[in-house]
Amino acid sequence: MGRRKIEMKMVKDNSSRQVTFSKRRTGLFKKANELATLCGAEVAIVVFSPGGKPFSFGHPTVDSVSDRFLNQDQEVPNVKARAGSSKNAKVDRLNQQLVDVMKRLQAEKKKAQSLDLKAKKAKAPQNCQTQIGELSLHELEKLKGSLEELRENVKARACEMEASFSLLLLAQKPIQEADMSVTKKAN
Amino acid sequence: MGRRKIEMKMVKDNSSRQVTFSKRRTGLFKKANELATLCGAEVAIVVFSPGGKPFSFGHPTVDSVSDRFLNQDQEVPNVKARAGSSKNAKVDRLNQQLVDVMKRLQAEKKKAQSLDLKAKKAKAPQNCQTQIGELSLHELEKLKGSLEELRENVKARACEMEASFSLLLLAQKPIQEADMSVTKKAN
DNA sequence: AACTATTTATAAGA
DNA sequence: TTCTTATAAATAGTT
Repeated sequence: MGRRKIEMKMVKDNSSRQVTFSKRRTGLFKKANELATLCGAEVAIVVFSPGGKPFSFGHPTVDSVSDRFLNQDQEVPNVKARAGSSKNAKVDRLNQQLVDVMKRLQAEKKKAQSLDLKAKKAKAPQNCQTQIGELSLHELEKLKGSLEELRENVKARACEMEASFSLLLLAQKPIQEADMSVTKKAN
Repeated sequence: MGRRKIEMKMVKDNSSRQVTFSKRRTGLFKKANELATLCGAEVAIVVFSPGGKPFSFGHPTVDSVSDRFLNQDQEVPNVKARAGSSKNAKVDRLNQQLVDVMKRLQAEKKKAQSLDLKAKKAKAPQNCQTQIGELSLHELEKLKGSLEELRENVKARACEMEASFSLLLLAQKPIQEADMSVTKKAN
């Protein structure tokens, strides 16, 4: 679209390929923004340049859109488990598995929380005598940041999974309802 | 772009908003495809229409691109832990936490595996009473499928997290090396 | 779904 | 990289 029509093949010259990428990435993101604005649509784009650098566009946010996308097939399965005191072994088994996993997830969540507490209390471990003297303060800070990020990640995923399972359990209310104090979340 | 210039505001009329969405989504995906083809870039797009329906474009695949994107900030933190013999309490603490979480994740993984085993062993075909609790066979299959999907999801996420932690531990080899038989994975 | 008058995007060049 | 400009492409309004 310009001075000449170009073939839809990989641009050979490395330099002009980079130029083309920049221009077209800008154009793509602009179009995406217009689509979101005009239509009230949610849009997420992730692009890696030929050089491997990541670029992204999101409306409202890459994360929110991709979460919505990733979770869509985990949404309530349209299985209507009617009441009745059926003794279906299969269902019982499946249901028991669900409850088990649910409990494990909740336990996982609590552990994550207590990890946080421990960190704040600054309890010193005894067993591993590390040999790291040469870490600069700056490097330490970075390491700490990484750990915290990872810990948050674990917690966040536990939450996500918990939400999914909550929905699933909800869909089967008649089968299992007791003894799980699960806080329902808006999706 | 067309008969008239339009304001960059949400299109009010519901019907024409849907039309605009369709046209522009097509255009956006075409542009994305051209970007990928011309520049050898990786592109992933997810869009939700105003009506909430999901559409996606990916080159090579939405999943591959989003995985690459999501994992990028979990890559090896550039902390070079050099040998030394100081006892740094902070590092000890952080390191211990890492080991703890690592162990928990491995335990989680084993549990997931044993869950799988149980499921396979438990294929006991009890008398298939056609009206078991009013759940149709079809509905049962769906429920089973959902459960398996969710279980896979849990395992996959455990794997992901484990990989991240492996990398982090690797980056700190001098800190901790003993007693964790962690299989390294290609990323 | 097709048609076009226009507006936009952009390839090439500076 | 940023700008300019000739031309290709996308698309708003229409049928």
